Amino acid sequence: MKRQILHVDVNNAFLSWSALDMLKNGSSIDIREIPAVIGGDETKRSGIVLAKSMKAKECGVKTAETIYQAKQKCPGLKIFPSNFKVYREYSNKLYYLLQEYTDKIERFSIDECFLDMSQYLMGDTLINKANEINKKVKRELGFTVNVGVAHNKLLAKMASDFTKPDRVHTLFENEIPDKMWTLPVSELFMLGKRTVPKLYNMQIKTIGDLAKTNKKILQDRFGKHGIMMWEYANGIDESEVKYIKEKPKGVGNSITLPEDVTNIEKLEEIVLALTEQVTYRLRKEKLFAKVVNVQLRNKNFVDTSHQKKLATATASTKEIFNVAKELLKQMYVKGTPIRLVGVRVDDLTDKEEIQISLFHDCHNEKQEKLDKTIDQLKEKYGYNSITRAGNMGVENLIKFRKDDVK
DNA sequence: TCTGGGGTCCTAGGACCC
DNA sequence: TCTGGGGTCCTAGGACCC
Repeated sequence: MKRQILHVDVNNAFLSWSALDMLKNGSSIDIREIPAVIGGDETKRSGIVLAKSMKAKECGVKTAETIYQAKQKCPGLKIFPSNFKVYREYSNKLYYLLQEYTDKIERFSIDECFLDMSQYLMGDTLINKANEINKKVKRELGFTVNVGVAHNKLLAKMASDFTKPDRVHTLFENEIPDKMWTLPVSELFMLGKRTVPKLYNMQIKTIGDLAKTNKKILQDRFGKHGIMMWEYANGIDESEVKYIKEKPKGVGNSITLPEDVTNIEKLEEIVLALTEQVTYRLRKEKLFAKVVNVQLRNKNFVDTSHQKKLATATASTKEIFNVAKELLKQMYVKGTPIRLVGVRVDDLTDKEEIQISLFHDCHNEKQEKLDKTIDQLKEKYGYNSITRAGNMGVENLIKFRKDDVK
């Protein structure tokens, strides 16, 4: 029995959603109609393009390139900041609308969903449903989506990526040679900038070339990834629509600093502020972590990371910070200018494992109470209402995502 | 004033055990 | 006295996604 899968992809999501928000707040211009991008702040060294309008795209502006490059290509380009609180609201609106069609929805990202329509078609064709969704979203929510129609997730996703915006595309098995094999191999999902040049060297230039390459050769060269790319190129994907929300496997926060830092005390303060964010999120999800990881990026964009596995899972700010501080000390080469600092925790569990110790003291309990009190204050008065001593000033560096707080 | 921030999964090497 | 081999755990780094 063939599955009936749709992939819904919001066109220029961040830009469209910011446009709607601005219009709602009385703006006289629709930034979808002018050369515009949603991007970071160059003065904070986070100046990259997150989303672009069609007019900006016509100038050759690309997602993820620098604002500087975008401006060069497109003089007069308008730049607007991102607003994830707004994006989450629109993402939820889309999700609720889609729930009228099926409860088997996987939120693949903030602006993409997979729908498994297999049980709900009742004589209606999948294409009709796709068109209906496309029109209903535009009519009721005011932004456009592409909808990909296929019998598995990979093909539905490839289909929604064809021509944009506001389109419905099919990619059934018999359409693969015409619609997919003709595309450059770089267009295939999961083939990025590292793999594509290697394939080019092997004279594999289109998805069709890849599909016809011997699977064993790809396996020998790329391992599991090789098998996967061969299967994808041939339209093979048995993965399910994961409509049940999974707990996160890791939680992390990182920040690009407005200027390079070479002072370890300063780095420690930043690690503390990041640890507070991470553990706050951890406790909110009622999770405990067993692995602590610290990442540094130097001014030449070289990343290093160190991690440590703990004997017992914890969500305590103090415990995780102590480990993070040690990791930082281990890995930081004195004098290296640091551009980015990150703290993340992995190996998450639902339950706190109780450490069996003869010397189990009231230390942990005390610490837990403190964390809880701080969390409650943050819930009530906002994330920045309370900070640890020694953390003042650094807080202002860190871009807190308020939408995660409330 | 060129290069974000949040994730997931995989690989390879070393330690350690039997 | 020339060095097995399989298994697991841990760590660092890389690749990819949006």
